[in-house]
Amino acid sequence: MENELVIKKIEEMLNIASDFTRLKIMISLLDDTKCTCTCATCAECRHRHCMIEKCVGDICTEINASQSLVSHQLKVLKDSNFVDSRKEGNRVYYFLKDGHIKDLLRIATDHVMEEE
Amino acid sequence: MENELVIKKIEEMLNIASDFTRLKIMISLLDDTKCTCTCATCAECRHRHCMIEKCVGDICTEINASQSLVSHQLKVLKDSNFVDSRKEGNRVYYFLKDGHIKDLLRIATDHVMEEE
DNA sequence: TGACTATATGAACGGCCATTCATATACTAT
DNA sequence: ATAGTATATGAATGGCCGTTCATATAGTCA
Repeated sequence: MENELVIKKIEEMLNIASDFTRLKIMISLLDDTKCTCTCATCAECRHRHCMIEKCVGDICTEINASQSLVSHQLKVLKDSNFVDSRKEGNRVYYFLKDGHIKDLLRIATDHVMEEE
Repeated sequence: MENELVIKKIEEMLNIASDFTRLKIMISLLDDTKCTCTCATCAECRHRHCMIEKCVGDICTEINASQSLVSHQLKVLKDSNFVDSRKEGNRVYYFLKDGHIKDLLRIATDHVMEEE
């Protein structure tokens, strides 16, 4: 990929990540519980077994935001491949889509914690 | 630190990072050359010996942006602790301030490269 | 079918901020 | 001192986007 294009894509990615509401949503979908299973499936699992899924309503409650706002931002996150969703009856369950987001959040957290 | 505050600070950090001009500046200050020295100083060095410093004019040329724009954005980056500077005569040399930015950029790059 | 719940979506508004232009400051050299 | 070079900064503006309000869609249950 060309250099400028890579930077452009990084910009887009970080733009999506750098919003208070979206951060709260993603962090609410983040499970820091470590998976200790050593089977091949777990090792390969794209979600690394640290994924949590939550329906829209629960996310609204947890981050204390309106249903409309959460739905809008979930769409943004989904369009940008940060999350994916699964439908079950009335409800739609969302979950983080890959490990990079977790790494990103971890590094960002390290950074802000380090400055006293 | 309280949870909401941490998220707020992550938001601020990512907001700074998620701009095309600022990304180009930071990446121009990034040196991927690995330091192979094993001395104690190198091991401890906050900059990890992968730091490059460049004066404002050179950054302008390299990223093809106006002096005013680069100066403005360098100030933003400095106020946010992403970079620091050193004065030498007429010139002011800027450099990345810590390793988290490099990690952040690396992860973001991995993420955008992976999607096809 | 109709009432209810869960989620999605379109339109509109307001605020933030990246960029530019003009100018100021600071240092160098003659 | 004066001219020239390097960098910083203030003001102004135009565009983007986060949020809200209103409403639509989709599924459940009786």
